[in-house]
Amino acid sequence: MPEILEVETAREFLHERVPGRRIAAVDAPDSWIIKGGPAPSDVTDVLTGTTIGGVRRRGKQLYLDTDGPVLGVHLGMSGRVVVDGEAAGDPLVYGANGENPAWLRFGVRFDDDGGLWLRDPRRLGRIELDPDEERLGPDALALSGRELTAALDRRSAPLKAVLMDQRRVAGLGNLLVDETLWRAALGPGRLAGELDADERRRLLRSIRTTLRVLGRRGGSHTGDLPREPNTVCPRDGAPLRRDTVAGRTTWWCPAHQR
DNA sequence: GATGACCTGTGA
DNA sequence: TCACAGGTCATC
Repeated sequence: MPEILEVETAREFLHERVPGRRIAAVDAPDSWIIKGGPAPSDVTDVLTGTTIGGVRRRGKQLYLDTDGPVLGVHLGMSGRVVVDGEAAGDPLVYGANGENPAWLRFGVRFDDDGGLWLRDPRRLGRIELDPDEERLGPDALALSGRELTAALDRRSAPLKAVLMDQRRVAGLGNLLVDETLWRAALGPGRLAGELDADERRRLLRSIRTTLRVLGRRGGSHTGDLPREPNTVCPRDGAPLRRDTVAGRTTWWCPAHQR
């Protein structure tokens, strides 16, 4: 369920705790979570004995550099990282936050007796070795106007679909896109390629503001746009709409989002 | 592109 | 019991 803000929190959390630590053992009780081919025993073989270097992030994807392969960690819908028994960030608003040991899908134990785990009740997260880093577009937290224009250019898809497409812009998910479009006063169904220069500027400013403000507040769920039935737009009091756009539940205000 | 599928937990 | 959930993927 994490979007870019939660994943960045996880990156900072890991950055403070894991670089320089040596992997003494790997626990991969759930082979489902390991994507891209390797069996748990392969992952164990190549990671054991390596030392963690930097912790990077692009969009919602985490990369842990080692002196062996890059360890890719994706939190999916319900994943959190746990280091030495402590979970990163605040509890997920809709997610399960319990301690069921079966939810620890993958872990590495350090030779100092600590460890790093992916805790993922819904099993939609993923562990990968040497993930393809080119499959993601520019990171939303560092998005330039030129990059946004390129992402939107000549796309006939709904604006929301393009912003959710991780190959075009990496990091924005359902909640952040709704909040961003609401703040930018742009309708989610607008065709991406038809935005004029002024609208693109508004969108870029809104992406930056939304990420900054919600980041400061504590996450993707702290937006001002309500996501429940029978609510009105906080900006103009008009009834909000709930539609499906790009396959996802979409809340928006038809009165001011055009 | 939209759609359904993946998997499981939560709350109505 | 059912609808729904902040992500991604294969398939039409």
